[in-house]
Amino acid sequence: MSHTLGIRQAQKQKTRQALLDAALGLLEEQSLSSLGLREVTRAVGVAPTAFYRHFRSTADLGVALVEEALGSLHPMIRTTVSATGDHEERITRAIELIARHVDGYPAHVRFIARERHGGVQPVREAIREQLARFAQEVKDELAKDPVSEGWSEDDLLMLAHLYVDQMLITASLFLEALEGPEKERAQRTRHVTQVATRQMRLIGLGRHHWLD
Amino acid sequence: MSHTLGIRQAQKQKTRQALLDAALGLLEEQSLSSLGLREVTRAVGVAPTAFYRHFRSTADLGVALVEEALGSLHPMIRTTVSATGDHEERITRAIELIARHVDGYPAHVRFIARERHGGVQPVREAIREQLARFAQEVKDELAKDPVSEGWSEDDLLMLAHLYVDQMLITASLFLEALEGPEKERAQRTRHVTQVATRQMRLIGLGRHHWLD
DNA sequence: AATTCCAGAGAACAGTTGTTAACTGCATGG
DNA sequence: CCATGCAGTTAACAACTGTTCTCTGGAATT
Repeated sequence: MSHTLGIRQAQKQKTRQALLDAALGLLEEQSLSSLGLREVTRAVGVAPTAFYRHFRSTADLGVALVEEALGSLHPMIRTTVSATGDHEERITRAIELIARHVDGYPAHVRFIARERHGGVQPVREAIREQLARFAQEVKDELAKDPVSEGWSEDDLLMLAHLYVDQMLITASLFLEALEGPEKERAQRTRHVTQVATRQMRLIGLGRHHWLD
Repeated sequence: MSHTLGIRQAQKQKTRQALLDAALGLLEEQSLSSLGLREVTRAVGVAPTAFYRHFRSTADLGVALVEEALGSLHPMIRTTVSATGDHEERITRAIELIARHVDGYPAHVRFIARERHGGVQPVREAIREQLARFAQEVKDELAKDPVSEGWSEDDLLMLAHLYVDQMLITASLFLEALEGPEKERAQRTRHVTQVATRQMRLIGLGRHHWLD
């Protein structure tokens, strides 16, 4: 499928990735709408004009970052939500997955949380689309569960959205714990895990009694 | 309590409010971290240096905006969550309140949603504090409900946070409906109302079966 | 081997930014 | 009534921004 691309293309991809990485780093302390193109190129060590070879604008770069942050997450979501094991186990597994992801890609998580309602319309739109895809996929997995028998499509989707939003909130709380002083980190992480678990448990309860 | 303040102080408050209003307007299309002080003063029609008479920086102004947007909301929250009437009624009432508030103060709602995870630390902190107060207040009201008998303090607070986050999500969805093309507005608003109602209903179900 | 292509460099542009200093005029308090 | 205080003005600063045009060196194509 993928043929080795020439030296030329390879180098281009490398600079492009360097721009994305530098931008992601700079975005830890500001929003995309205040990110300057010169700022990014300076951090990479290339001329400002080189930016245009890869992106039309910083908004365009932001859209690419959305793809990088969320694009590869779909299979992970599917397998996690897919019904294997006890109910309680599934909740534990999902929350641990979130914690692990935040730990591994904190800058990506922050970027999504920040720009979901941020000041750059195309980026908001890109995030909205990805999250809608997530919700659709969660819905598909929920539908396979015997518990969902008798549920309308609409109700499955509303539950899926509830789950997706809950995941994002939890991720953002883990991030806050991660960024706080190291002394409190372990305790705060444990606290977030505990609260999120119980919230999921409560939603699960509501789910089981939905058709009463 | 409040004595009429002199012409001097009155005029100062007036420009201060003008700065806040102008900033809120400008923040509809960008994030606080990219808001320039000159931009704000220009919009008001006052010299850039006048800004310093009121705020140390735009971040400082942001904190003031948080107070303006959320400070006066506490009594409203309390009376809405307070247990009067049927369960279903309460949900309808709460969601209608949110819809009405978004309709009346869209810019404030957008500002909070945007800056909650935005790029300006003091503002994030200010929002976090206000939302924690909301959660505490919701918890206090929940505790009064007979349904909460036998609940631990921790569980009440985790449910309160779930409600608060849910309110914010719903508010932000109403806002999106409001900003979309006018043709779809009514339908999207109805759809948001319906989904949010059912999500609240599901959470309420989980709440009732929590102690099983 | 000769030619084309193109990622990145370099220089220059008009316009913007936050912050400083010294000022002016008017409401205020003695 | 006169002296003080202070909200807002004016002017100037160095630093920064996005965008344009021109150029260069080496990979890609023929």
